[in-house]
Amino acid sequence: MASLGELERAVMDLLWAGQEAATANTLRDLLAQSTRSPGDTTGHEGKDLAVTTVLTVLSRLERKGLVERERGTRPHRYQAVSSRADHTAELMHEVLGSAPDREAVLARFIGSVSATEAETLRKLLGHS
Amino acid sequence: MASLGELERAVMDLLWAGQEAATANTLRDLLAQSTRSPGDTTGHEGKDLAVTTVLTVLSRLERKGLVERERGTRPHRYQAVSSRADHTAELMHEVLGSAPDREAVLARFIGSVSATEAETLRKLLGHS
DNA sequence: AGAGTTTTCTACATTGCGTAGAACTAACTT
DNA sequence: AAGTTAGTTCTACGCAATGTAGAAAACTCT
Repeated sequence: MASLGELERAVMDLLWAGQEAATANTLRDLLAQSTRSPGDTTGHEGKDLAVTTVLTVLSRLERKGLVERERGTRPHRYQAVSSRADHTAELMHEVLGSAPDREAVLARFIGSVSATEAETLRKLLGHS
Repeated sequence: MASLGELERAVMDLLWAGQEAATANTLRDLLAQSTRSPGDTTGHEGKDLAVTTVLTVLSRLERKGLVERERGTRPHRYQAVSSRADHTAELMHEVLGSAPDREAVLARFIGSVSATEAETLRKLLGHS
């Protein structure tokens, strides 16, 4: 269970970007902006979604376990359950685990990693 | 563009497992077996799919670029375009690339890798 | 040409996602 | 406390992907 739709993804990106828990309305506004070109006074081009739409998406994300909400406060506040890095790493593990020959997969994976990333990995793994 | 359905996945697994290019009928039979419990003479439980179903799935996989077919021979023969390891590694890269903070992702990823795998990775990366 | 085999076309059900109105609920005002 | 307002849940629709397969077309063999 992994893939996100376009809008779901956009919402998660916002939640991951801001550290504070956000309300549906805030997110709705941010979504409107993020799609609008910089200096676009003309009006739209920015996805002006209905708040209910954002709420629906948030509910689905909650069901998927990606988002958590504070039900106490009235405008519920939503936040990502785990950081984007954590979530992405988890996904990578999921993908890796989907193959029986993990070693082979890792070999290919490393094979096509950039030099910079290889360096990062070496550091992370510590000296051999 | 990545995710596969359950059946699509099952077919790919078969293609990846066998090195020979297979025909739709062969795959149909293999699919029937793979779902049947070992020693199940009772009859079904094994997905007895219509060949057309398998063909449809194969076409879709071909459209997705995962499968290649020899059109020359009459029962067309199908095979995976790339090995499972290659494909999986590619997917991992795709996932990794979906985040702006790749370094951070790699850090988390490495953090939750098994000792054995860490060792494999060190070897693959060579000494620093 | 006819029969059998294989492939393509067409189609339908189900599910996930984008999208939002309608209805319900909690909060704010006076 | 009743009315108004803001926020949340329900219900629903359209579209695309997927599982599934019959009908029709194309190919092969004799």
